[in-house]
Amino acid sequence: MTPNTRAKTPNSATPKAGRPRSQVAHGAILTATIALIRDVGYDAVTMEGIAIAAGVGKMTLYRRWSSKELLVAEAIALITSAVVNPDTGTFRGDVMAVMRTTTAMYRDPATGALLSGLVAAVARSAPIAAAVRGGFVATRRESLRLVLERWRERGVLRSDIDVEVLMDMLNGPLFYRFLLRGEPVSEQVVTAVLDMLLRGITARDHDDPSPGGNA
Amino acid sequence: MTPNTRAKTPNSATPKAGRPRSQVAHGAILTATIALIRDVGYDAVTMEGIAIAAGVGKMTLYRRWSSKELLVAEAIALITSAVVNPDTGTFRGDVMAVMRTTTAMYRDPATGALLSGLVAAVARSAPIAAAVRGGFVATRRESLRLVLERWRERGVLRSDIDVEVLMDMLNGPLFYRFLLRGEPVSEQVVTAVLDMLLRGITARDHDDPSPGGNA
DNA sequence: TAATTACGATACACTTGCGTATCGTAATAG
DNA sequence: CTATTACGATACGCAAGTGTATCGTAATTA
Repeated sequence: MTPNTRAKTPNSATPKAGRPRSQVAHGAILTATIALIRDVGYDAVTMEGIAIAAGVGKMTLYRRWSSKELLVAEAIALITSAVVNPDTGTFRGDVMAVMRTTTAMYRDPATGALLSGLVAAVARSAPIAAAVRGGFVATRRESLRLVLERWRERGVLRSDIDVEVLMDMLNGPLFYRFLLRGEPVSEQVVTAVLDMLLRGITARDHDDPSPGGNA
Repeated sequence: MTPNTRAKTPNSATPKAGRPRSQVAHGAILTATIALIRDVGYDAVTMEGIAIAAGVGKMTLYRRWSSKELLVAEAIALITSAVVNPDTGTFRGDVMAVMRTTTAMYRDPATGALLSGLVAAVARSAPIAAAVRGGFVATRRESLRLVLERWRERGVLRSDIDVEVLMDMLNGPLFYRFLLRGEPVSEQVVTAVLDMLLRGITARDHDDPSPGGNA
């Protein structure tokens, strides 16, 4: 039960006197923090709860992180998803494959609740905002970027498209739908989103309505 | 200072005995609640703060709303924007006109902070979620819907387009950009979003990459 | 072995804010 | 005028939760 405490490299940087800090405890704390955010929801996570779940004293938390905010931020930064790089043979297929990993998150009640809590935290804490953006937002975008750049090089995606904005156009509607509208993010919606981007929304005979930018 | 208390219609529905509830106080409370959400931020709004700002006793609040959640929800439901119906002569112009009223909100620091707080609350309170969705989200969408339906009837917007999803595609990327990515919502971004929808993102010679739905 | 530092556990000070209770007073109905 | 209800004000009970203090113990260096 008690985590094995001898973990530090003996001849590390500074061989100070006294009992070394347990790296096992360090990992257990971060793991417990992530698990609690998922299980009980972001708002219900407390320092005492983390300590108990990690099998650790509360003081051990404060010895390493000066505040709950910083501990949670570090834990959140570890929540990343693997970068995928699907190759189905079609632009549509590749993009859909990446989008599916994102929409799965919206559909899973546990992960959806997690996301809601995180977004709330993002709006209130700079360290947490940085952790969320640099963490799983960044890794998810990376997957999408790989696919988009590849199909741009293949000449399917127009070369003048701003990939950053295009990623916002793929992710944003689903995020908005889930969080602000409370509507389901079904497969059909994803398909509709992609269709509009691929085909455009105008009728054939109205393909170019003042392209410059009529105020 | 003391709000004039005699305001109730004399021969109202039920002419009960005793001093009637002040409708002036009712309005002052809701107004103060909205003002506080804007000024000090959603999280910092307290029942005591509302009472003081409205020049009212705290008990007067609880006599009308059984909890803070319900009071705030009712106040938020009153935050609506006027439905606009621009007619610039072009599809692009009309849509841009509506979008500008939304992006102005993201660019104003005060309103932006207000929105962040509300989204956080939406994720945690069903009554507040209902108020936000039925309130200013709905009114903003109404403006967009008017424009989109009109240009659909004029044959510019393709008739098979799902207007609800299209509205998500116009609003979502900006919302996502503002809230989750923390990136500015500039005029260029809005233009880029609209351009992609109008022209599509594919190169001319790749206009129809497996339109049915490959995998 | 002695000094030092971390450990888990637990008690506690402190803050915050919701919701209740209770003043004496004001407005309304009969 | 009397009963009744709302009023503004204020004190208070209560629950949460952060961060600190302190305990005896464990691990490590010299």
